Amino acid sequence: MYIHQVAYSKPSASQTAVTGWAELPGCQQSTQGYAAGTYLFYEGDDAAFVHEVVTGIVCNFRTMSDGRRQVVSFSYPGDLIGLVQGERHRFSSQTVSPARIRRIPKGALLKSAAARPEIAERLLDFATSELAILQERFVTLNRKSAQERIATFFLELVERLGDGNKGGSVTLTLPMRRRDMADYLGLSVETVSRILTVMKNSGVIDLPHSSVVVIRDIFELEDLAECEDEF
Amino acid sequence: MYIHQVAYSKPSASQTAVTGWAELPGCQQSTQGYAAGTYLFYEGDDAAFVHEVVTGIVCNFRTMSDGRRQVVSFSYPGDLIGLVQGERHRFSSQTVSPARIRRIPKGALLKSAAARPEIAERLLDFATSELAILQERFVTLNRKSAQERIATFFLELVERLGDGNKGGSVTLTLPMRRRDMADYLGLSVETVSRILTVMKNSGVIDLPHSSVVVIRDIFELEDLAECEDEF
DNA sequence: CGCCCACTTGACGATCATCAAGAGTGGTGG
DNA sequence: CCACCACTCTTGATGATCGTCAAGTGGGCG
Repeated sequence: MYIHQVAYSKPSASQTAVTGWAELPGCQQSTQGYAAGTYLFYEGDDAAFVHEVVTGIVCNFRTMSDGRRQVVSFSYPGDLIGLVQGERHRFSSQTVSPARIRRIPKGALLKSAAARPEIAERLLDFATSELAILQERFVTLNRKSAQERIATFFLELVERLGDGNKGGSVTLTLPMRRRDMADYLGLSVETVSRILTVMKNSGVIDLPHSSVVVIRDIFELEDLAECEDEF
Repeated sequence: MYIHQVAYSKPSASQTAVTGWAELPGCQQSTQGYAAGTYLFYEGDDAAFVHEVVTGIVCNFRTMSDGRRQVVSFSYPGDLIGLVQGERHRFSSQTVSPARIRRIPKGALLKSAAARPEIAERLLDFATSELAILQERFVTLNRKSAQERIATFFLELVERLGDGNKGGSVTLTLPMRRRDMADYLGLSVETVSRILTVMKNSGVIDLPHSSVVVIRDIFELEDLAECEDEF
């Protein structure tokens, strides 16, 4: 029930203007640093603040009663987390790397939106973009094979973390652990590991380190991801 | 990339006030009737109108290049479809039953929002609720077994179509075909059919007709759906 | 240096998709 | 009114994918 930007490329392209909520009245101008693994809030917590990621990566997830966990999204610098409609957060939010976070009082944000149409429009744009991203992700993950999911995920990461080097090989430093990836993609940790080995053996990627992925041929990766090319 | 209400109970409870966009300037006061199977728009179409479902059920889906189809949501009376951020629809929308639809010019809707904060707030509320519903659905479908998905889906339908009869047995008339259900739940048609037979044989439901489901014990169905009870 | 934790690899089984055929349903026309 | 046809739904058999359990391997940090 919160709003945040997820790792996905095309629909989020129009959101580069989303950063800069800091000038809003009542907003902390300073940011706060967190160690990796810190919870920003738990499912059920009072949703008094919207969080803006300044640096680092945040993992937003829901844990089921039987222990199954679903990562709904990762949030990257510039993303907002926790703009929920109700009183309480419906998901937990935890940093996966050291992060700097700006906390924006939700009440002040909504008051600004009521007073200034351009703020309201910006929030609505953000929400509809979020929706598009989630819908896209839905299509992606509900029908794709394990390999297609992982290929899609790497393309997302390239969009969000990439150094702009689009041709030839791209080096990705994975900020999250296998468990987070697996829970994001709806797979088991073992399957993620296995698929990575398969992709390495087939020459699509290289794994000089468990947290470093070298994409040898990004076009081949796009083929593996399927149906990402139709935009 | 459009906004609509999906079949889900808890987060959408606060949205009963969503109907009544008809009084907006520029909005057609009249509705238009469509036969079952009519496309409201196709993926890639210009998103000039937001559609409000007055009666009937609408299926919103995306088709992949290789034919795999993912139903993102079903829209029920009172739901909005197609409030997208960009210029074009990202999904196709098709009636699954005879329907009456009100078409609202998107430009007029956004202009109203800019002029009247309460309209903007309503739209934002709608969008964030939509987000919550999709996130919830995400958690639900990415980790659940076939039977859990179908049980969850029936509970959604009871919420949206139910006659308020919550105790004992409930009779559902399924407005969509097996293929739509399967594509919504990420299953094959055959699996849906098989699971229905299993649930019938175990006494949870009865199937007097292929499109009529009698839920014998809704609490047992809730047990089958899992992890819906934690709210 | 050694422990701990994440990651990898292997073996096996369960779930579900696919292919194929048969049964039920609705609609149309003779 | 019945018969035919097209379509949906059901059921069966088989296999592939992926999860689970279990045992290793390797890197990071004290």
